[in-house]
Amino acid sequence: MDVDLGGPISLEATLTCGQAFRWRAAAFPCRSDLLVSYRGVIPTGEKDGPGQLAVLVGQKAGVTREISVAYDPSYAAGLTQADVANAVRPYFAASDDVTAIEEALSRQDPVMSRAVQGGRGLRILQQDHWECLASYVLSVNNNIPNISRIVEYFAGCLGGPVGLGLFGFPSPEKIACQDSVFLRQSRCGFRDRYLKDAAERVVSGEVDLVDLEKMPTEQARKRLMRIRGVGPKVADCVMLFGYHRLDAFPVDVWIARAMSRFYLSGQVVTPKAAREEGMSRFGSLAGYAQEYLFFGIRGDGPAPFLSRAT
DNA sequence: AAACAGGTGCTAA
DNA sequence: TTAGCACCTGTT
Repeated sequence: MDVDLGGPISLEATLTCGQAFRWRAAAFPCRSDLLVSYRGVIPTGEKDGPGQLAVLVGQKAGVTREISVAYDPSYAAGLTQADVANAVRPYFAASDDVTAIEEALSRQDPVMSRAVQGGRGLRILQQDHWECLASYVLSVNNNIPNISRIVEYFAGCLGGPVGLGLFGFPSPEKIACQDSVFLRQSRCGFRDRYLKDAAERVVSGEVDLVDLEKMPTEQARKRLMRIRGVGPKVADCVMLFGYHRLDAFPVDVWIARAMSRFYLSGQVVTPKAAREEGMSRFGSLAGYAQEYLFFGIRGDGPAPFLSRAT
């Protein structure tokens, strides 16, 4: 099945830029024309079933407007093809006018123009609230391969099968009732109590993840920060990747460095200052600006132009 | 071997 | 408000 996203998408930029932790390169069966393809799990929105479905996504070239989608129908009981397409579209932010975003940010300044050029077709995903929160709690002072490993471990141990050999991410209820011995077996280290605290506060309703949808970004962010392990950076990531608040500007050490070097004449800057600078410069597109910068710096993309010295 | 990784909590000024 | 330090674990 093909799904039209209404504007450019690069699966590589979108799925390897580090915003989501469960996508892996995987061959698309019977379709050698799809040059790039990945396997992962998306939320389906269905109430009864697991609410998640493993899918293969692929495209013919680096940047296209359509993507191909495949899945195992036996794990999509009660879902028509149209239902799956209707789950894929919002996950890949079909309603974002990516062309307009790229153009607007390219006009912003020469550095951002270069960053956009290197990350054409990158989209901010709309991930599941809870999986996003849990993933970023696990990301604290951690590295990406390790985070992915831990997330996969929890899915494999506590999640149900969702097709293609993959498992769904376990609910907060499922995490909340695990003892500390079990959590430690995931090798998530000191983050075990963070994850537990997040699950408990979500289950108790102290942090109502659906409620946050209606709140202004700043207020929702403050609410998330009641969870241990959720500071400014994690809260901004959850707002951006789990709630699609494009005005959020998460600052990690890489972004802080980039903001200092390119926009603040190399001064040493606190994360707070870098965040304020980013938000005031890029406004309602701050989230996209941040991802273009991050993709450019990290060098996962075609040109790690921002990482070179001088 | 020692340092570092997509930060945060805690304590002290 | 902010600076300084410890922190699980895996890699290099």
